[in-house]
Amino acid sequence: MTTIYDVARVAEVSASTVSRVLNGHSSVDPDLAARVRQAMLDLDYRPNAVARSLRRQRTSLWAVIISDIGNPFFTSLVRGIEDVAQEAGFSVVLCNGDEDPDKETRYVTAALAERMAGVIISPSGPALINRLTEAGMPVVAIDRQPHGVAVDTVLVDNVHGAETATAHLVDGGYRRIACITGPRRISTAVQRLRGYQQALRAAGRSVPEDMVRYADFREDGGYRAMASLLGAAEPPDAVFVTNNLMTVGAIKCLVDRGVAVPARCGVVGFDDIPWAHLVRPSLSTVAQPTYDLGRAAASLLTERIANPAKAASTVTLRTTLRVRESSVRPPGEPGGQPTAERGGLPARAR
Amino acid sequence: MTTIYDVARVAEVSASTVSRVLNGHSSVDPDLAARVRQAMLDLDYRPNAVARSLRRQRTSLWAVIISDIGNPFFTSLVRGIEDVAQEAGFSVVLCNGDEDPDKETRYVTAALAERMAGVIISPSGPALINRLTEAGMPVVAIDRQPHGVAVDTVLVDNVHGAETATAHLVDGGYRRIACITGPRRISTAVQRLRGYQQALRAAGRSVPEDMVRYADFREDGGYRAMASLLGAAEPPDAVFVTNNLMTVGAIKCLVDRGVAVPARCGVVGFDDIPWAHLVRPSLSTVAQPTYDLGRAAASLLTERIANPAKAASTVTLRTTLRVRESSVRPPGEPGGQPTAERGGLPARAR
DNA sequence: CTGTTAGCGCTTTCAT
DNA sequence: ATGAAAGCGCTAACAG
Repeated sequence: MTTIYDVARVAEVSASTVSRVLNGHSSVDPDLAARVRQAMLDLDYRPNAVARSLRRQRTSLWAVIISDIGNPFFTSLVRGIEDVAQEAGFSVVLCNGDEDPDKETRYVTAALAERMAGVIISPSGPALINRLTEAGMPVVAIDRQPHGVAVDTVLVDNVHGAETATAHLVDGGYRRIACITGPRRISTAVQRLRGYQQALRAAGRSVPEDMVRYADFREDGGYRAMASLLGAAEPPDAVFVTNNLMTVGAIKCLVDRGVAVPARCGVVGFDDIPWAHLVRPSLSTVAQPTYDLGRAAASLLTERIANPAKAASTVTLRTTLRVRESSVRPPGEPGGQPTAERGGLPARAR
Repeated sequence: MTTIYDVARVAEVSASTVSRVLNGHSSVDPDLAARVRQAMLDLDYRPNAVARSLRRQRTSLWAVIISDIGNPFFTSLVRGIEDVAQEAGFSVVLCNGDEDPDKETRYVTAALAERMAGVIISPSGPALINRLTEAGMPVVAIDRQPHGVAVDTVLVDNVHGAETATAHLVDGGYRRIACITGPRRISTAVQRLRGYQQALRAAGRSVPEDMVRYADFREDGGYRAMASLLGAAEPPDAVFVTNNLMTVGAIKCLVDRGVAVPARCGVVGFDDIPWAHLVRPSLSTVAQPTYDLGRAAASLLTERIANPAKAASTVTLRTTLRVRESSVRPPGEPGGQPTAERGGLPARAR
């Protein structure tokens, strides 16, 4: 393996000079610099980042620990992170936590052991975040609000997004609107449920507690929750589902049972899915600005690394309701009105 | 930062003993070991993997450089890699090459500089593979066969899979079968096209050269290629698309133009897509054993690391044709036979 | 079984 | 502007 000493010998300078050329911090004589560069080429020299990291006591790697690489939500998020990281001179390594606490723990341990420069994590709980911050690791939480820890966080307006989606179903004339949400311990599940409840109350409806199901944010869970709702004494005529994978499961269940969407049951999901436009009926969703979420998280991490003492902050980004087919009854279908004041044509008439 | 020397001092032993306890290679007195472990806990000691790597001249990190994190093909592939890696004591970091040569180059450089233990890469060309192997890095190529380099490789039977898919369309009575394939420089695109051609010849058909389009393996490219095919003097009544994203694009184009699938145009894609069952019509695909591909690649890498001198080998896994709706005409539809004996109605009439 | 010692390759004072 | 020298934290001979 060629080292800076090999380069130094060939270029007839000292190792320090080679190092200076390599890093460009202090200035060196142009002639010497040229000789050094030539020697590097001749020897096919490759800097050893491990040695550099050991000496400098820091690396230029970020760990991005996401909960499910299979969830398209994370795809463009990662792209947003990468773009900012690159501008700031960091490389991003992705770690697939896979919603598995052991795996997550292993990756956190690795990030700590490898002395990575920072961590962006979509946390399943506060424990790992604490381990990281206590070890002095710069951390940004993304997507989920860890409970009771002061950490930079990037979120979307979950409550508001859920309100909008639910209000849209109300306006569409659906009367018995269910909600399939995620685990109680995950902030997004709680907040999206709250938005659903607030929207119903705001419309003067009562919240039908028997129309709420807690599932696991996975496709299967969404399927089972939907089946359970359909088995109720008084089944729903619409459902708001709080993440993309569960929405897929719910739709599948409806298709399997022959329940027509959106005529007999309207559906709105949180999180877009790719090819939402190809699914029949195409899915109405609350879309998140995933790329910008990634950029925001990366920016926070950059600042945190530059200034470890600064106070933790939370950035909240806005969602967008994308109305497609699954939540809009075709004209002429029977359906009620949002509130009792209005008679006449239903709002969705067309 | 606490080091083994701090631990050694508290445990009243030498640093070597701490190191031995840490690594478990040689044996130490149980009493001393217990004291060391206690001291580690007391001090909240965290081993420094950077220093260890420098000393040992190797790390326990694998870089997995994939061409598109957004392509679901890679999701379970990565899971297969991770599972094997963990058994072998390695951690996997994912690098999103994003079909961008610059990005790929940066990640290869980083893997080299960080002295990672090995690299699994889905290569866009032979150049980067060469850089890696020349630097002595253990490498496994996945999904694509790099041209003219001796490197461990994991592939699927692209030719055979494409033959099966095309033969299925032939058997279904489609008469004018088109093919949308990927860039000529990518082996999978070439091989899948070849399978298509061979299947047609085997069925006694001529290969309609004007029914072949080269696109870019992306959704947009598939859309445009399909549009181009539909604009032909004599449009196709079926199409075989050589990857999942382009299949989505092609279907979208057909939907937009009101071409009924599978009645007026049958579709089979290579690569499964998630939620293929939700798309209407559901997509017939040539499914790859993605998880096993990952496992196979990881096994090859483990062997290569253990024995750098061994000859390079190629593992080929089998694909499975999954027939769903998009390639099967409903009963009662007119449709021809695989060979020309029957005249009568054109296949696409309806 | 345990301790002493010498680096792994690099950066960074500190002199010059 | 350049070089000499120390040391980041750890492991692996080697000697005892």
